[in-house]
Amino acid sequence: MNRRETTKQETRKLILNAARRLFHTKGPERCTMRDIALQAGVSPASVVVHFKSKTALLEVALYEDIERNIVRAVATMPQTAPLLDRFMHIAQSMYSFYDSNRELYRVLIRDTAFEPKGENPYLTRQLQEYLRFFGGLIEQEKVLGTIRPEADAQIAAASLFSLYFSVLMEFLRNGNMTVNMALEWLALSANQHLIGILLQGEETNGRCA
Amino acid sequence: MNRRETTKQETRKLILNAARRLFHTKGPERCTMRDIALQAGVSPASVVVHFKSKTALLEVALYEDIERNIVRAVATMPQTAPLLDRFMHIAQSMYSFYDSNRELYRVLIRDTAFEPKGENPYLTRQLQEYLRFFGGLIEQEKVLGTIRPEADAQIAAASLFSLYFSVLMEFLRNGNMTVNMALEWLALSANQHLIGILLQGEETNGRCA
DNA sequence: TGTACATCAGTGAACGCGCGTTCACTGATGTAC
DNA sequence: TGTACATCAGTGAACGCGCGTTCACTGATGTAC
Repeated sequence: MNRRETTKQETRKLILNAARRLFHTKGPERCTMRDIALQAGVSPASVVVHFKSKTALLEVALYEDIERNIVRAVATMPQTAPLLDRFMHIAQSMYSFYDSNRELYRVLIRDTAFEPKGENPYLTRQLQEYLRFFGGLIEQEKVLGTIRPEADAQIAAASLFSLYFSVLMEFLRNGNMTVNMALEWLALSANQHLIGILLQGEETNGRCA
Repeated sequence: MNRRETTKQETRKLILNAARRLFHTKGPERCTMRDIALQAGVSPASVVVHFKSKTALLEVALYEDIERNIVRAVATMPQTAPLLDRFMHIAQSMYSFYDSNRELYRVLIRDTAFEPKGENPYLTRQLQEYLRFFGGLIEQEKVLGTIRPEADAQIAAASLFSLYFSVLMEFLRNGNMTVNMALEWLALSANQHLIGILLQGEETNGRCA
């Protein structure tokens, strides 16, 4: 690593720290790229050199915090509890985390969730890794004999994440919804996902148009 | 209805038609409020009088098309087919519809899905009505004996919609994904949702943190 | 080792664009008497 | 029925703001010889 390269990284850090501070305090919609440059003690043009857009900066500035929280949630997860409890433990941790600044994370997710894949490499990769991890947990449950062996673990992981994400969307756009309300709703749908809704013994021909 | 009131509605229609045309041809990000005003033969200020923001205009301009497609999908739904087939029939219709202009609907959904509830009254109401309708279908299936009577139909409807919506998100942000790929994925997760993933006979205690 | 040149991160100012907002105004329509 | 006034949809122009982009420039750092 060059001297040139190290100073470049230092500038980047300065910008990221200033951005994190301002995003958290003023909110991402009420602070400008110029505010961040000023706060970082750097030229506005320099911010653009490092991050091609405000959204890109937002993603990079926040994804590490999210990552930290995921790691913590996974670390404190009850190892022997049923799958649903472990799933809900992580959901509880994440919802509480987002609850600390709902407006901020609402904007982050809105601005990243619908962009073409290449636009949010950090969050995209983070999600993929988490889905793989959670799929692994489900595979383990097959070995333990609590999950049907024919079930597709990756599909199941993605489905449970879909339920988690839908509730999160509702949570972020509805200020009256508390963390506990979100968790209750999620628990109901996740539980029903695990046990299914078809009457037992019913034939399931997966045919469709 | 006054003469004054009727002319007001005419102006509104002029704006909406111009907006629909431009949104579809140029895309919502490449046409301005002034473009729309010009196309409608109306003053730019007048557009703002009728619609408080570009997003609000986008919502009103497009929701009727969506509504029309939902109605058509429901009308052509095979009445006697299994629940999953009927669900997939509607999904197929909607995905194909969105496929006709992915970029346009990606922007519409991005800009509405994460706004506070009051900001998109039309789409919010549309979704609620559809969820109620689909919940009703599931209730019917209980009567027919294909769905467990203890299952919660509203939760099930919301869950299936979550799966549908997640795949739609992926579909809209990933240009390489075809309608059929989206449908295959959805069929797998929806089917698994119906039958559940727990090993039969497994106790399901819904406890969670 | 020294010199001469190339590279490139960062600068500060300026510009164009789109959106939302404001403003004083017009003129047709509605209403009170 | 007529007159005098009030209401209000629509106008056109202007403004402020934030973002992204461009530009010529500086000066420290790296590199070729």
